[in-house]
Amino acid sequence: MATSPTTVHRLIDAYEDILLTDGERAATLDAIARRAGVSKGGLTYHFKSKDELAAALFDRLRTLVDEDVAVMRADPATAAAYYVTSSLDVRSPLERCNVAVTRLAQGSHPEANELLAQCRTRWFEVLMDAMGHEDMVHLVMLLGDGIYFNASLTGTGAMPEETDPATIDRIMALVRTIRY
Amino acid sequence: MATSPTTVHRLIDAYEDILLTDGERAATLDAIARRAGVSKGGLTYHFKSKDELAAALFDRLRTLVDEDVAVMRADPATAAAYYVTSSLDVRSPLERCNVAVTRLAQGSHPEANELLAQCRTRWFEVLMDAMGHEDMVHLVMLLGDGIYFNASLTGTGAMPEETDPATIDRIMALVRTIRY
DNA sequence: GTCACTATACCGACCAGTCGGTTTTTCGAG
DNA sequence: CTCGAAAAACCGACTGGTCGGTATAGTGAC
Repeated sequence: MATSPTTVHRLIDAYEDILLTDGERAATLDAIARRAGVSKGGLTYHFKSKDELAAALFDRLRTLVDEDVAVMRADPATAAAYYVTSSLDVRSPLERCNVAVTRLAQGSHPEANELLAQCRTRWFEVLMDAMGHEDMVHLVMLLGDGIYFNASLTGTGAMPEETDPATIDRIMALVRTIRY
Repeated sequence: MATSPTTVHRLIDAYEDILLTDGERAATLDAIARRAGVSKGGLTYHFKSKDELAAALFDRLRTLVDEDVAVMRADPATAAAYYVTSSLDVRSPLERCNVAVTRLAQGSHPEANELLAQCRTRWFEVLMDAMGHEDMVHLVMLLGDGIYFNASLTGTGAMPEETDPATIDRIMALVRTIRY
């Protein structure tokens, strides 16, 4: 890419942001350009179509998942706890991107669906290597998904009982008592 | 409502169906009418606006949750297992409606968000009465959400490792070993 | 006659993508 | 260093199409 990284980056940020807070429908080219502080023409200069923008978002997710998986591989002992608790941090680049792509997937975007499936497979593998017990991995991943699902709902509007870190810690303590 | 219940029912079914399989964007008035086997005029005869259709969908969810909560209250001992395993049945009227409303909520539909929050509060209360331990209730609800989240993704396209009932049973067996 | 529609046409708003034009940046020759 | 031209970055009006909603004439059943 010979283009200035800042504007391109800002455009993907804007797309991600609008998908997150207002959903797929609100993510129009005009709205994205406006949020990124450029004109529509400026947007289309960098991304010829909306699909290209989506592709860039997908690339971002791939990179972020690569990093995340590397972190988990570096310390297998805390991988499960890391996976679950990090699902809670809606403000992290990974979670933001993940939720954004999920919004596209739920708009029946085949490529988004496929990408999410790949990411989940990778997380499954690394957790499997770290824990060595398939059912426990499924349990941990379901917990992560549940937290993540809650967060993705709270992100859009108002939700009661927002799951807080302390509760997650206590839940993980309960999970650690499981003998397998 | 003095209108024929079957067509009205079919229209809500069609709306739900399209939301489920193709997302909010695809759920146009034309598409809904077509799937229900009526003309667009037929649709607008029963529902003056799209919001009215959504309101009918919300009413349906409220009714289904009422029934679900009643089932859980009838047998507190199995309430937790029931909650988790029933999340898996994407074909049940409740889960279908729940996913459909979630699609609307993720399009930042305030009313859908509020309704989902109310439903979650009700499930939380009934599980709390049945289990008596807040962290365990959270754990069970997170598992349910995780399953439900997975199902809602697999529903749209292709997803690997589709969580199967046998796995859920084994996971619930693990959960039951937790002493609290 | 009324109810429950069908069929069709239309309107205004909105949206993705195009295009001609303008500004800014880069860079090599003098 | 600086002038000028090309390339990159960006603007905004416009087009073709879609969607929500409205309107209206007509039809078959009760």
